[in-house]
Amino acid sequence: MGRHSCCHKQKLRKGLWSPEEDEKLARFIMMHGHGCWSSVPKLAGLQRCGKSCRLRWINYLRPDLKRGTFSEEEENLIIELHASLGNRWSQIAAQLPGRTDNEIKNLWNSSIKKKLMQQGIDPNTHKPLLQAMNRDETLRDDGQTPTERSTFTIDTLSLRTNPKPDNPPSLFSKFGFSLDSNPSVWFDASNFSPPSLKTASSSSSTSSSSMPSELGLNLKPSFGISTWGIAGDSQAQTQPCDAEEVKWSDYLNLPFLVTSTAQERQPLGAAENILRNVSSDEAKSTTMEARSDVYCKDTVRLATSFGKF
DNA sequence: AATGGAAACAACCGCCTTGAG
DNA sequence: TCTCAAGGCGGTTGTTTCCAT
Repeated sequence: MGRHSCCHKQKLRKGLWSPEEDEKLARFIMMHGHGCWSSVPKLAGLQRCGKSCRLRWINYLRPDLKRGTFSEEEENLIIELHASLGNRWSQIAAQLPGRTDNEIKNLWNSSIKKKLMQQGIDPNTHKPLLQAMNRDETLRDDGQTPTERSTFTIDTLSLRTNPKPDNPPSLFSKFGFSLDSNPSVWFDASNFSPPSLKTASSSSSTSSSSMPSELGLNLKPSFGISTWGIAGDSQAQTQPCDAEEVKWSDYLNLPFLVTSTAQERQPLGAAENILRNVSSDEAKSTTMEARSDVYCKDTVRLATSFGKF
């Protein structure tokens, strides 16, 4: 396919996104949802291809992104999931609310991989390097998939020696919003409690799925940015937002938390549980369907909700 | 203060899958 | 059944930031 068809038609911008472009895209999706991505740039007034817009939204602008450094629990979960799933980053990301496949992939390639190597563990097979090398010799042509590879458990891993509770403010707030309702749910990685794992580090942690069943997510537009006015709704935008605390869950029916609620339905006591689901085509498609559906519905709901501010 | 390498992050490329016509 | 557009994903590259010297 090469370059996307939409990119052939006209000169389109490439490279880093400017704040103005971010604002245009975020505003458009908040108001209208993305619908057909290929039509988004045109409707939003962007000189980008739809695919680029999609990526920018998913990896950077989406309001449910956690951002900030990964916790030790998250890293260990990634390692365990990678042992089961291989480089299926999207499936791994599905188990880490607020994290994107790109983010996880980058973390893996830039950090975790090296840490594992330093500990003498082959990042591909999750086995001790020597053993993995020998195994490579014997299994070179056996066609095993990553999911078939490893039963190695990372009992002794504790990769992060000094995790920094470093969670920068969301891009969402960058454009005049602050999501200050329940930070433990929304953005505060320090309160993120991934499912319990069979790892040394997590065995002592109080890991439980801490996602509350009710999420009082308040979206407060601070509107320092006047350009957020659209569709002649500037009056609504300038309304003081403290007067009425808006609960996202009321508007959105727990929109961004499908991943987390799915997690609750399917407690991740062990990565095998995930693998069991993922290995089933039916469950796989269900997961994917749910995920894609989430974002689509979420943006539509956000758009709907946005008018209330 | 300058600089070079490493690490982290953002975005693009190209392939695959899917669904509509 | 075939074709094509669009979405999704993983690999890779380019850019920026950090840090040691």
